[in-house]
Amino acid sequence: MQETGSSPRTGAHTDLPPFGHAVGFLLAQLGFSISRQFGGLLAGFGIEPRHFGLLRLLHAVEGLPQNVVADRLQIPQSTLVSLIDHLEERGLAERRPDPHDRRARTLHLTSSGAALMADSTRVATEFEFDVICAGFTPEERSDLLNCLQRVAANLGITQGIHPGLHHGPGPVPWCPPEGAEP
Amino acid sequence: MQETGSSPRTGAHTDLPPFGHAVGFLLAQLGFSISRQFGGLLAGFGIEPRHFGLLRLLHAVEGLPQNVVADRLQIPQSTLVSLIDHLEERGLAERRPDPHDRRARTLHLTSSGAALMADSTRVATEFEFDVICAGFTPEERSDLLNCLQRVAANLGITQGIHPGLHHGPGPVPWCPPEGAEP
DNA sequence: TATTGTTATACTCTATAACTATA
DNA sequence: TATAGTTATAGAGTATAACAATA
Repeated sequence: MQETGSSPRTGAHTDLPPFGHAVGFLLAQLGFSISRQFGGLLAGFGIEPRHFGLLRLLHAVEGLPQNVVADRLQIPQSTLVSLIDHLEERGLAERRPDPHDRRARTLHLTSSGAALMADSTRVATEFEFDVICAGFTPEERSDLLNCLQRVAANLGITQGIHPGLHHGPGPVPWCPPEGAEP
Repeated sequence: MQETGSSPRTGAHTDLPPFGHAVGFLLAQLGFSISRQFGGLLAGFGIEPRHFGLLRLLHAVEGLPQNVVADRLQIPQSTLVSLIDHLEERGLAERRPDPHDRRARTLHLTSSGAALMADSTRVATEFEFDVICAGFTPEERSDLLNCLQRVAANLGITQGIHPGLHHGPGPVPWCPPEGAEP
């Protein structure tokens, strides 16, 4: 199975740049993988991560008008509309008229929505401890958490703001798979 | 600052679920932020992360036909075509006829492409050490790297495979920004 | 008949801008 | 006049399927 002449060099996995050993590269890789896998878990609940983000906000603070919610999620109002439509169709959230402003509509979790939040939060917690941090002692996990928070500070991440996540089938890779074949 | 009646509860930032303290959440957040910022760095070179991934593969192993490259990147061949077109227009890569198979075309880095890889790799390394890992001792960084590799193993990430990355303007958030306002 | 690379096409998601109803 | 929510529209990006050349 050896080629001659102008055949491609083999052994790509050996001479790729040091990215595989870089914190930044690993973080990008892990972040995307986690988002994807978490999305897979949410699929069992009939929602996607973006809906989860909205539900989570509604769970935390109910009764906000849509424009405020859109502001907090840092998405355009028009995008929010379709998210709410989705949740409302599934009976997880609902719009109510704002008693103070007849233009506005406030957002609320239904009891189904609250139940879903409880269930999905449990699943997420299991994912955290049983998968992501499997084999970590509490101290190790705590140390890791600390390091990640330092990195977050280095990157200028305020608190819990982060932009987005995988939705569709899957975009183009950053880096060629190295471990695919011998 | 207390409301009555049907007004929204305030203090969202205090009663959001424990995700802000979760490794998984932080990793997702960091991964996305890093991808974005790295994308910003690449913009200075006139390419996007997906092109970087392709260039990186070509840099590692030159002369592969397109179908093999598409396989390695785990993208459809049709998607690869537009990526190559982009690189070829910029003189960073080129297609050559495959001497063994007249259907196939092999992919190669140009000297400009090689130069760009050298430059962008340097920038990426600076990003790694001066930003992401700023304030870390070599030991701390090494420990972090170890932890992240353990997490990667937990998630079933073989070696360097990871699916994708942010392209466009920006998708919908996972989680409502918590630190936005008091 | 199968395969390589390309093109054509449909689909998804996002964002901007028009539109309505209130304020 | 400005604002809340909605709808319409356009744009970017991906994936599937048809296609031409070659194996």
